[in-house]
Amino acid sequence: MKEEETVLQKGNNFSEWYNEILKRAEILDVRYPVKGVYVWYPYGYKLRNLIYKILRSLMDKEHEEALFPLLIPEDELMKEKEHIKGFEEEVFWVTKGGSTELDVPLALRPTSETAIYPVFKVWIRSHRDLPLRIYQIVNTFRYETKHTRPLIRLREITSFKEAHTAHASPADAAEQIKKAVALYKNFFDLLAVPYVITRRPEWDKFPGAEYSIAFDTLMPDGRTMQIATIHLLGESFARTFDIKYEDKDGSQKFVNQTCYGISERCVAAVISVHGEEHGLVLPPEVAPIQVVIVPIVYSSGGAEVEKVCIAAYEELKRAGIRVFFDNSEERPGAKYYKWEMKGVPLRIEIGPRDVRNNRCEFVRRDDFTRMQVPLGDVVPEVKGTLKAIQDSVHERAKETFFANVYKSGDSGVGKGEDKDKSEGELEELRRTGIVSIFLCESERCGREVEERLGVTVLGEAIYGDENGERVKSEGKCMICSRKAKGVYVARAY
RNA sequence: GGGGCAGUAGGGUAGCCAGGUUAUCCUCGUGGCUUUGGGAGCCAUGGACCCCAGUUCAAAUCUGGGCUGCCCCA
Repeated sequence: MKEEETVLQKGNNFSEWYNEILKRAEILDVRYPVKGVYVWYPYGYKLRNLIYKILRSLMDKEHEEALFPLLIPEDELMKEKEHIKGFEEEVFWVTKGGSTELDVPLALRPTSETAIYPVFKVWIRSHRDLPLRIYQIVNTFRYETKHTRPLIRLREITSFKEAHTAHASPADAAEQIKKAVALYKNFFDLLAVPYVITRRPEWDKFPGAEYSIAFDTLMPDGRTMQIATIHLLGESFARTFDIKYEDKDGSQKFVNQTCYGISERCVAAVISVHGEEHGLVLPPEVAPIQVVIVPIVYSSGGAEVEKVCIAAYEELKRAGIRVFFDNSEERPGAKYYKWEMKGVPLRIEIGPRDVRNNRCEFVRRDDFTRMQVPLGDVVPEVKGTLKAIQDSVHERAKETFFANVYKSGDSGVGKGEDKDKSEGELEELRRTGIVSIFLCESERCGREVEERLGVTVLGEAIYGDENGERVKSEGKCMICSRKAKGVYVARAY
C-alpha cells in the first residue's frame, strides 16, 4: 500500500478524515441503504459499550435504569404544545398495522418525555416517592432533513442516554441540575474530552424547558459540537401531564422536573478529538484493546517467542488488562499499522533478541516512544504506562482546546488573547475556535451576531474554568450596547 | 434552506464527452510455496456497471425519474 493511503490528513480535511477513519478503524459501516442510519461494527460497538459502561456506572450511583416504549401515541405526544412545536417536523410516524390504518398514529420517540411522564403521573403519589430519578439508554428517531453524518447527525440515534427526574421543590430540582453538571464533567474527563459549559440563550433552549445547559467540545475543523444537554423543566410538564404528589401537610402539589441527555456524539468526540494521521488514539479507559502483543517470529526459533508472548498475555489478562495477542499470519509491520489505526494505546513487541535478553519492548500509541521492559515487570509497567497515556492524551486535548478558546475583553476564560477584538479579528478567530463576546439577552441581537459573524451563540459561559468557578462578567452588548453578559459563540455542528 | 458533484467487484478506480468484441488498473478474498525487528514475493484462482422507465438494431456510456452518498454556502 502506498504512503498516501497510510497517512490520513486530519488538519485540512476533517470531513474526509472522519469518514475514512470510521471505515478503516471499523467503527461504523455507512453502507446501510437508508439515509442517516448506520451499522456499528463489532469493534466500534465494543468502544461504544466501554464508554457507556462508564456512563452507566456514574448514573447508577443515584439513578435507576428503566426502559420505556419506543412508540408514543399521537395524543400524548401532542399534549405539551411548546415541546411538540420544537419537534413536530422531525417525527417519524407509524400509521399502519399491516394494511390496516391505525386509529391513533404512533410516533417513534424523538425523545421520551411524552412516553415517560404519563407513567410518572401513575408512579408518583406522595412526597415519599420523591425524588424520582430514572434513566434509560435507547434509540430515538428524528427525520433530519439536513446533511446527516455518522454519529453526529442521525435519523436513528442508537445510544441516547436520557435521565428524567422529579422533585418536590424547585430548589431540589435546581440542586439536581448541579449534580447532573458534575456527573457529566466527570464523564467527559474520563473520556479525556475537553468542553465548555454554557447556559443556552432563552431563544434556543429545549422546547418546554425553563432553561438549558449544554456541554460543547471543539472538533478539529474549528466547529463546536454539542455533546450533552441538561434541562430544568420546572412545573411545565407536570402541569401538562398532571404529575402531582401529596405533600406532608396533605396538599396536592406539582412536581419539579429535570431531564438531561448524552448521545453517541460522545463517541464521535473521543474519535475526533484524539485521533490523528495514523488513525484512532483511544484513551486507555475506553480502548477495547488496551495492549496488543506482536510477536516477531522467524521460521526458526518461533516457538520460544510464542511461548514468551503467551506467558505475558496470560499474566496481563489475569491482571484485568484488555490485552490481545496478534499471532496472525501478517508481517509485523502490517500489524503495527493495523493496531495504530484502531487506536490501541500500547503495543508490546517480543522477538528473539528480546527473549534472549529476558525483556520486551513497549511502543506508546500517543507519542510513539519506545522503551525496553524486563519481562518480569510487564504488569506493573503496563499499568503505569496506560495511566501515563490516559493523562497525556487528556493534557494534549485540553491544550489544543483552550488554545482555541478566545476571549474578547474579560468576558471569558480562554487562554487566547486578552483584549477587545474588532469584528474583523472575530471573523478570523471564529474559523478556528470558540470566541467569547458580550451580548445582551435579546433574541434580535443574538440573531444579528449569528448572521453577521456566521456563528451560533452557544450561550452564557458558566462553570467556565477548570475549577468549576462561574465566570463573572459584565459588559456592553456588541450590537445594542445595553448591559450584557459574556457569551461564547462559534461555528457549530 | 440554497447550490454543485458523484454512484462500475469487499474497498479505491479507468472507460462515459464521441453507444458496438472478452470492462482497465491497484487493493482485497481463496489455494499453494517461500518469507517475517515498520505495510513481503511468486504461481493459480474469485468477484462489478445503483434502481425504474425511455431513445436505439445495440446502453456502463445518451435522456427523464427515483434512491444513496459526498462537498460548498446560509
